[in-house]
Amino acid sequence: MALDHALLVALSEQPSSGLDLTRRFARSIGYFWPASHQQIYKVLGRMESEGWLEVTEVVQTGRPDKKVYAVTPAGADALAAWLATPTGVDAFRSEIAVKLRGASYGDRAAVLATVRDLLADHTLRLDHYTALAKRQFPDPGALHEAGREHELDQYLVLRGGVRLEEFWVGWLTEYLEAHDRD
Amino acid sequence: MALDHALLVALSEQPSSGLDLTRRFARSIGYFWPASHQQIYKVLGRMESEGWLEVTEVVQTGRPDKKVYAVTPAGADALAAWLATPTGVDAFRSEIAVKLRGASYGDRAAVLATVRDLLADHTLRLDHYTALAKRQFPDPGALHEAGREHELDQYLVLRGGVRLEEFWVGWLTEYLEAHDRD
DNA sequence: AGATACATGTAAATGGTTACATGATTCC
DNA sequence: GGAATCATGTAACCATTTACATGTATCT
Repeated sequence: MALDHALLVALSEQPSSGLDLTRRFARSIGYFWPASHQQIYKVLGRMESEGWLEVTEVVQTGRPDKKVYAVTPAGADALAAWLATPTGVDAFRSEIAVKLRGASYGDRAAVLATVRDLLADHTLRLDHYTALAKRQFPDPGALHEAGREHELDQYLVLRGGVRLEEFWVGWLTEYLEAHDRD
Repeated sequence: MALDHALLVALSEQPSSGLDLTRRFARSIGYFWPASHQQIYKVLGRMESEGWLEVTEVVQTGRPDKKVYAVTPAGADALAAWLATPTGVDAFRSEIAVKLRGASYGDRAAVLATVRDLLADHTLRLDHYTALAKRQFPDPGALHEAGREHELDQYLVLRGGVRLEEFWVGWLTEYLEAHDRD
């Protein structure tokens, strides 16, 4: 897949310009598929030339004009086809895991300091996502009503974000407790 | 970083040929930094020409000869320098997360089937890593003795693997329960 | 005039995946 | 002779990162 289908999902929710998309993406799907604006513009261009997107030049007053991208029927077909193909287990690449494993071959205090910083980061993120979930979805049980499937999906992906941060906070805490005891 | 430093950690533990390394890596550090044999051979060649590794041709009887790679002092320095540099939060890329978020734009039943397959996979992995931890580290408390830091690190990274699989099993289960109720 | 936000890109380099390739040796 | 395991790669492609580039409009 790569970025293409992630952008199709975002643009299916809401047609956008490159910059709008970059921003919205960073706060939603981009949490599970990070992308820079450079990369997003490139993929938008490619998808347009493939006929998956159509562009509308929007003239603005008080700011530069922009191009708004929307998913075409061909783009919707491509997205649906991709959603129907099975996916294997996601690869997971973690630089800090390699450092934890290799700490004996360098300055352990430096690795511990990095872990402390990361734990602070992830704790902040966890708080942030927990608050966001409570604000955006105060009554998750109600999302099971007919017609609210897409909201339910958004909620469940946010739950994944919360769970992922819980994983990090839990693991890094366990690491620090084990090593600070020495 | 990339693969380079992950291989330096693995070769610091034990000098190896490309094939040995590929296999050992897949069952340890490669869990947090996957790599194919093609990629590993390429990086080994690069690191050798940079002076981070030295090669010994080992003549074998009954099987083809092999090249055994070991970390040089320059390689050890490079590893130590990398361990001392701070690392930001690891990027996380998940194809299934994008599919969960986009399920409304395709065949939801197909996405649910994929999730069920993944849940089975991750459940197996969780069992596997839990059993491995129990077998390799029957008494984790004893790893706090002096001189066992590297074993403690290995244990704690394995704990990360267990926790990551728990994350997946927990999240995918929550997803299925939320959607199967409909 | 300078800082900031909006808006869209290009180019080069790095890293990783996929497909293909080759040869030795052992076991059946 | 054919399959399996050991052993080491090359080449082409694709995706991502990093550095650089340009111009508009608003606000102070």
